[in-house]
Amino acid sequence: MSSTSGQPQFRYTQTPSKVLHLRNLPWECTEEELVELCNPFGKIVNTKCNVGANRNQAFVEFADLNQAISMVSYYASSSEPAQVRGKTVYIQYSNRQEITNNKSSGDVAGNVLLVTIEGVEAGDVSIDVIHLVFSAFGFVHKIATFEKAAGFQALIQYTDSETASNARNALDGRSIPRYLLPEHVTSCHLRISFSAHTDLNIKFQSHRSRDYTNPYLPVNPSAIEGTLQPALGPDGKKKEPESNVLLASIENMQYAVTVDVLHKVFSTFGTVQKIAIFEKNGGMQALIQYPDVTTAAVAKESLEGHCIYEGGYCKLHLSYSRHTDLNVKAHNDRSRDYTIPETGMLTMPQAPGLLTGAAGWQANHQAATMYAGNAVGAPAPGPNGQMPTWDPSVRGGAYVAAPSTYPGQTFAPPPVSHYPASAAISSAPAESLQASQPMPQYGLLPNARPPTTASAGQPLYYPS
DNA sequence: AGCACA
Repeated sequence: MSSTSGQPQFRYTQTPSKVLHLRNLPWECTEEELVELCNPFGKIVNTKCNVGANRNQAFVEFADLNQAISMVSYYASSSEPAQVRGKTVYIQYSNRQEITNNKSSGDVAGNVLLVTIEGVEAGDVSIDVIHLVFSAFGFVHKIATFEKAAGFQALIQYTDSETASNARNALDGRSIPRYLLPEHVTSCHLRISFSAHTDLNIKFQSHRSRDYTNPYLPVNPSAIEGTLQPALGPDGKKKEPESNVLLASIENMQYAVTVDVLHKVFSTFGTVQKIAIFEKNGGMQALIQYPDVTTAAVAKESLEGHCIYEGGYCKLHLSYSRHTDLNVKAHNDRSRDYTIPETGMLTMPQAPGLLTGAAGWQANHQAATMYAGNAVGAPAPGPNGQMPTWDPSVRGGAYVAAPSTYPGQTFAPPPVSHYPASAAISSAPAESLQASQPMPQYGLLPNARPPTTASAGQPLYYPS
C-alpha cells in the first residue's frame, strides 16, 4: 500500500484474475466474437456477454491465470488495441475470480431441492423437522443432510419439479418455525435452490439421511446412536444385533484357556453368569453370558482385539451371540454356570509373561468409585438412586496382595496405537473405561480368592 | 468506457 499516492490507481492495483472484464464492446457482441478475440491467449472455459445497462460489456474466463495475464500484458504494450468489429475493446482483470452464470445451476427446476439452513449447526435441526416442514407441499421421497462450507444443507427429493417449485417458492427466505427448533437457535432462514440431482442415493436410515419410500432400508446403528462409535467401518459395516451373550473366538491359543481364565477376564465388566467353551473349525470359541446387554456391550468394546496373555497370545475376537440364555449343564473346565451356588473353587492356572497393571488398579481406584454411577455397564443404582454400598477396602484387599509378585513395577501403558494387536488386556484402550472398569490383574494374584461374585466394578454381595 | 449473478 503506497502512502505517497492519493490517486485511485485502477489498473495498477487490480489483482490478476483468470476472469477478464471487457467493455466498449459492440452492440450485442456474440460469444463467438469474444472467443475469436481471446482464444489466441489461452483456453476459454466460460463467457458472459451483454452485461451492463448498455449490454456492451462481457466477461471471459480463462482456464489458467497466466493466460489472462498474457492477454492483458499483450494489449497493455501493443500498438494495436484489442478490437471487435473495428471497435476498441478495453480489457482489465475482473474483480472476481470466476464467472458465475445463473443459467448453469440453481434455477433449473428439478424435483430435488438444495436447502441451506442458515444460522444453525447440524444438531439443531433434526431430519424429522425438515421432513415435517417440507412435507406440507407433497410427499417427500428422500432427505440427505450434510455439512459443507456453506453450512448445514439438505437435499430434499420430491416426486416432480412442480412440487419442488411450490416448496421452494413458499419457503425460500422463510424461517423454520421457532417451536420446532431448540431454544438457543435465534434465526434459521432457508435458502433454497434446485439441485441437479434427480434421485438421491440413500444407503441407510440415519440421523442424517432418510428414504421414506423404503421402510426396509437398513438402519445405520452408528449414525443413529450419534458420534460414540468411531471404530465402525466407513462402509457402514452391518452389526449383529446386541445380546447379553458374547461369542469369543480365541486366536493364537498358545496357552490353556479355561472357563476360570475367561471368567476372570470377563468379570471385570460385570457379573458373568455362564461360560461355555467349544471347538469350532479347529479354533476355540466361547460363549460368555452377562445379565444384560449393556454389560456385554462394554466388555465387547473393551476386550475386542486384545490378548489374554502378553505377546499376542490368546487374542480375543468378540461378537454378539444369538443366544440369550446358555444351557450349561456340566461344571468343568469347558463350561460353568456361575448362577448356581458353588463350593470349592479352582486354582489359578499358571500364566506366563504376565502384565503390569497392579499399580494402575490402585491409581484408578478412586476414579472407579467416582465414575461407577454413570459409567456404561456399571452396577445399576438401587431404587433410591443410590449406588449399592460396598467396601472398597475389601475389594482392594483382594487385589492388593498382587503387586508383591512384581515389586516396584509401575503401570506404564504400552504404545497401544502402534501395537494394537499385541496390546494386552491390562493395558486396555479407553482411559475413561480403564478408570471406571479397571482391567483384571490377571495372573498377578496366584493366591487371591477368585472373584467369582465380587468382580471388579461390582459390589460385594457377601462378606469375605 | 469502469464489473454480472443472488
